Amino acid sequence: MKLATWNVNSVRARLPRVTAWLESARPDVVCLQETKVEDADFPHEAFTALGYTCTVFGQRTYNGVAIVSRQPVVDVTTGFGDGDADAEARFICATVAGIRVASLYVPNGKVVGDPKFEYKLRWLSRLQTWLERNATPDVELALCGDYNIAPDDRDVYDPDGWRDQVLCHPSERAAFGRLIDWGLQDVYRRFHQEGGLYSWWDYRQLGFPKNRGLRIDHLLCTRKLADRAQRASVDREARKGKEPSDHAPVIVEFV
DNA sequence: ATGGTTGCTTAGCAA
Repeated sequence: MKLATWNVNSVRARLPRVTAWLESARPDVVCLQETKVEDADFPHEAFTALGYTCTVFGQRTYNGVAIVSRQPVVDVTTGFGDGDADAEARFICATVAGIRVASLYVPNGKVVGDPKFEYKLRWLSRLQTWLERNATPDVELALCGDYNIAPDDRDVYDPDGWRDQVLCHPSERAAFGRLIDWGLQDVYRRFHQEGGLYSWWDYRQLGFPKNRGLRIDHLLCTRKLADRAQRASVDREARKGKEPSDHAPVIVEFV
């Protein structure tokens, strides 16, 4: 069971890259973020042609998440269902092969102190509440997505330059820590303790060639599921070449 | 040095 997460930065602009990657990597499930398309316009045909079905929660221009799967998907929910009037499409959850899988796109936050940063912290708090109300640590659950959080300094190419900045601020790292404390495991980190391993590189100033990146895309799994993990990787090849996303896929393989 | 790159939508925002 090969499970991946990938912020594609527009599924329509990235479609040739995404389909080529599905053909070469052949994951069972991929959680996509920043699809940037309304559900009615999602390019389902390109995926069905490869044997995948897409379960989508999108919106025009911004955000948008999807679960792309080779196996049937059931029990789909979108948003947190917490009564908040939030209209941003950032969370979808479904069951695939007996595993509860979520694709999530945490707000970027823009800059510490900005209202968007407060929204990010609120959103993370709502995610925590969703988790406490809708799951227990003894089920097989994977929260996959672009967290827009580098959990610690090993996940940052220039920790001092990023100190207390958005994506690295102690308040968002604490929110990430609460997910871990609840009973989720950062499975990629379990397999790779060293620094310098990233999932996102800025398009600007040769970020990727210089490996000036951050590890902000994560698959957080309950212990019961994490115990089945065999390996984890970042597919840096998908960040190379013509018109890439600024993120690379992160992959975990389970028995 | 307050830049730089990309996508969506078409000049400005978000990342």
